Amino acid sequence: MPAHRTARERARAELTAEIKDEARRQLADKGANGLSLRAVARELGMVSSALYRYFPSRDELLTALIVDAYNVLGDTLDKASAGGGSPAERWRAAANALRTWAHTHPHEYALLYGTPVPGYRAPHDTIAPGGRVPGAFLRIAHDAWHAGGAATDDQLDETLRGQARTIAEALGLGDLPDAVVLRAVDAWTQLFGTVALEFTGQFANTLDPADAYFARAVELQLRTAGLG
Amino acid sequence: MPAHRTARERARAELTAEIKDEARRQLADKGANGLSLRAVARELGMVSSALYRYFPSRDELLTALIVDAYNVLGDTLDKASAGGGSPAERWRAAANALRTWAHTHPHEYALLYGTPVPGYRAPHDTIAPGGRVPGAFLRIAHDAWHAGGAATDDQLDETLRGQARTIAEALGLGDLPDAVVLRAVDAWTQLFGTVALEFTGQFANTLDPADAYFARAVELQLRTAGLG
DNA sequence: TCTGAATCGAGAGCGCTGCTCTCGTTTACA
DNA sequence: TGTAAACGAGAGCAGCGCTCTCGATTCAGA
Repeated sequence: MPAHRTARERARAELTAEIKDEARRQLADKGANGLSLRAVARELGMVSSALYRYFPSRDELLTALIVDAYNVLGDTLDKASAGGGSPAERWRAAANALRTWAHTHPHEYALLYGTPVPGYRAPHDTIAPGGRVPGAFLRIAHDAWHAGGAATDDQLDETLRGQARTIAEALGLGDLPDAVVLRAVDAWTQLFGTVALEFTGQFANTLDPADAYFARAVELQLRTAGLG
Repeated sequence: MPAHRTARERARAELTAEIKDEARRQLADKGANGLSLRAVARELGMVSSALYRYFPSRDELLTALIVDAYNVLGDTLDKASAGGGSPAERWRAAANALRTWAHTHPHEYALLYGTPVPGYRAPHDTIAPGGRVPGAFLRIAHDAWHAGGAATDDQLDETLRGQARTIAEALGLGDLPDAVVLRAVDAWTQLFGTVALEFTGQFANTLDPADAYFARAVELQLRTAGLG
């Protein structure tokens, strides 16, 4: 945050932050569907139309919240996986952190990974911060490969190779072999699937509570990613 | 559908179906968020309050649509996996059918597997039809085990064993060993994770288009489920 | 230091929503 | 045939996102 030249700029930055804070509070409380611009304005003691000086629409406010949430989740995973230990330990820690975050921030999680409403979501601003989440896991795989570099010789289609390169380079892990990237992605999809299924209630009456199954799933991810 | 005794009952059943049809049309068009009771009523040439004689609330209408969508998807998967061929071939067919359905029915898919809004979703009526989807895949694993019964001796926690039993029995596959059930569930979570990530746009700029990666993921599922 | 332009908050208003309540009519059943 | 239940129409309530206008404040250049 740079120092703001004029009082007006400072006030604007502060109010923008306050709006987001209040919106985040209501999001956590009522969910994205229950987030109302008028209610936010009311709580801040202003009139609803004034809010449009700061966010041009409800969707733009939500997009800002999405970006923030991705970053908070990204920080959480970075911190969880930064602790020492083997790559396997770090993956376990990050995976559990993801699941815990989803449980403690259900509405935020739903905002990030729930109803996509094709066409709406994925304004460009969200793609980069959204990539931090799988990125945290790929980075663990990267460190593991650097340390113990197991040889891999998967047969890979050209399309996949190219996509693996794109992923690795976007994360600054350009030296990671395609096969290792893809195996880590495989493990990430497993992790995501487990969390998403539990979270959307698909485990109700069967795998619920899912602690035991989640632990099992994480071990499978480790084998998939070659961290076992 | 039993024959209806009175004209009123017949009319009620017909109108209920017409409401659901129109609602389904709007859902497919505008998404769950854009589904409006008033618009449905308008399209049907009735006044909005009359609609409440048939569905007590918007959520109840959505729940009815959810149940229907689960059943349609369940039928689709059953049909896809009913074709002959090896278990592996059937799993591939069903997995592709799931992905295709998600692409051709994005709003329905989002309704089933998108934002859960903790507390709202999972009214009891949706649990059973929702189970048909993983059920279709577990059934393939069941048939494969019956045919070629590979021995499995995974070490399993008591909780997991119990949950595996619950799952198997709910699907009428009580003879399936716990380890086989859980491996099939593992594969299902992988499949679900892949579809969900692609669908929520998390593959944007990386694995998009995801056809090649999806094919790879399905092969991994086969190995996980022991159908390889 | 003064002035024109940009920025701001307040307020009224539009069209939409889910939902409730009342009222006159139609249908079903005893 | 009469009573009760079921029904559709209509008015209305409170809320929503968003737009537009208007007077006040603040900023920047002459």
